[in-house]
Amino acid sequence: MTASPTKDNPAGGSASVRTRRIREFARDVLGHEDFRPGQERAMQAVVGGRDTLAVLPSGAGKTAIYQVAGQLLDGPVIVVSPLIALQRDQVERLTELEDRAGRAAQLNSSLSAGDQREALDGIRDGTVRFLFLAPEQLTKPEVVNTLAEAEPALFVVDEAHCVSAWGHDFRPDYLRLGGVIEQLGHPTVLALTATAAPPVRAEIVEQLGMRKSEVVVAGFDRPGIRLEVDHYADAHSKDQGVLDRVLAELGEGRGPGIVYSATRKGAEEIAEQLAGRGLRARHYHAGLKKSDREETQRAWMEDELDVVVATTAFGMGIDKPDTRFVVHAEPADSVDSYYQEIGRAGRDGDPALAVLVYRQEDLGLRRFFAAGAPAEEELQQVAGLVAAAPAAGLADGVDVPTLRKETGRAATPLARDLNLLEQVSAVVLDEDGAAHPAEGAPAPGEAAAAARELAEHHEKVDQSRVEMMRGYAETTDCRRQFLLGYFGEQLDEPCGNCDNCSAGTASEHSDADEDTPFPVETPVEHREWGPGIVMRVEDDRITVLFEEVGYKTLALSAVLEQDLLHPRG
DNA sequence: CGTATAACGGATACCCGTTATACGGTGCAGTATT
Repeated sequence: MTASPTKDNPAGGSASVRTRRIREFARDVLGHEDFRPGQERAMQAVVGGRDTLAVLPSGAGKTAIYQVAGQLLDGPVIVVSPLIALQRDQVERLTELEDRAGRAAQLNSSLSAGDQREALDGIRDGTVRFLFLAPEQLTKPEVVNTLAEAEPALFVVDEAHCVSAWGHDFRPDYLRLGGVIEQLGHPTVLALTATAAPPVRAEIVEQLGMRKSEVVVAGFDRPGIRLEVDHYADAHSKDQGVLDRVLAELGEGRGPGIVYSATRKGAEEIAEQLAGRGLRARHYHAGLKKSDREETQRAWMEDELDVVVATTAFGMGIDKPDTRFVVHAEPADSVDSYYQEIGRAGRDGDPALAVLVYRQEDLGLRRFFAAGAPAEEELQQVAGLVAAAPAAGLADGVDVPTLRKETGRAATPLARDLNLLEQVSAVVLDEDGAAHPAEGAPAPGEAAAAARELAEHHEKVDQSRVEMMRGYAETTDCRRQFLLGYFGEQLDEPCGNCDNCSAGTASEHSDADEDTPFPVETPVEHREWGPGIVMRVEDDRITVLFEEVGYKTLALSAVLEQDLLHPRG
């Protein structure tokens, strides 16, 4: 590196020098002749020292963005990745390029203590250029301190939608990454994901504490995937419908494919039925032994299966470009998840099919999972126990096992309660997961009310995401226009490659766009629901994404007659 | 929220309808046990 790096211009040199060096490096080292859409822009932003959120499809070379940055920036690159299997894959890929890109290491519980120490030593002495770890590793002071001393140049959050999808209850350490980034002296942040609607993007930026962030969105449309929804009224005929769909596709020689089921039991039953009809079918979910999961994955990748029937456990990190269809036996919990799941089909660019086999009642399970804001009394009890801990002589704070004894509740809800109380600054969690009263903590009653309000907000937004999934299933308009609109991208003409386009119900909406008082992307204000953004306009209704309550679809007539919405800003 | 199974209970003739209850998804890490 020639020009002297500075904080605002870490790689040194002007933007045009940067452009030249990025291109040279990408061509000479990575063998890239052309950039994928958005890729170079994201590289530019990152190498220029800007916090960047890149929403780019799988296979668009997200890895290359931080490889280039790792070469042109001064300091190690930390990559937070949700699955150990993904970390391992990435390390293997980078190791093939080691001489040119620098050494890569992983840090997680699958390694021996000695190997873990070696990875940290590599960071200390500067020989490890890329370190891959799960967010849970960053709760250990030793790890954070070592990284801080090494002054990382770049902090990458891969599969960044996990921040929003898993952070709130499942893997709360995702919510603590923002604090970790500060402890590391706020290196440049790069958040990467293939699928994130506007509210998910906003949450990623906020939770990670990204500053003046650059958001790069590209390549959302997947015109090669045909979109269909089959409607059923009763459970039995729906089950039959799933089987028929899969049998028809494979009967026509279009395979292999994935069937998604909402439950483990469903996945097992469908797989059994398909196997009974002579197909090479296996089920996959998180309740299976690790060795069975690995074996099914291997068989899938090596073309030994016609179909895998799975829960959402099957997907991340599994890249089989010639997947020809994805059939859903139940709707996903959000359009975000649905788009991610069907996006696993047709990555080779050949035609593929996404079918949602839909029954309204099946949304019930998704609503159930989206519910579950804890009662205020429960939160108050937990807050009270934590607040009383110092006086009760519990200098080490209150941990979940203690709370289980005191309250008789299960571990998972208690962990969720503590996370909520932490977010409203009532408790502080130490590295052992024990809770202490925060400095200047509100009284338990106040803390519980604030935590309850926060949980209700999440619940409303999650429920509204389920409603949008229903909207997709039940729309008679072009499904691709619906999907892309949901992600804030407009498709001007109906796609011609979905069931509604084929049936002729997807009419042209050229007038709607011009006549509506609230065009797409208009910032609006609702008397009750506060500020929002218009996401979608149809002939007789509009869908608005509200900051507080999530997605709402309003009848245009009611909006106009009752004067419900006003432009804002 | 919806479904599957168990338990119940009343009236009847060996069973049928109602009500109660349990369950449902994703992975890290660290500890105990072979």
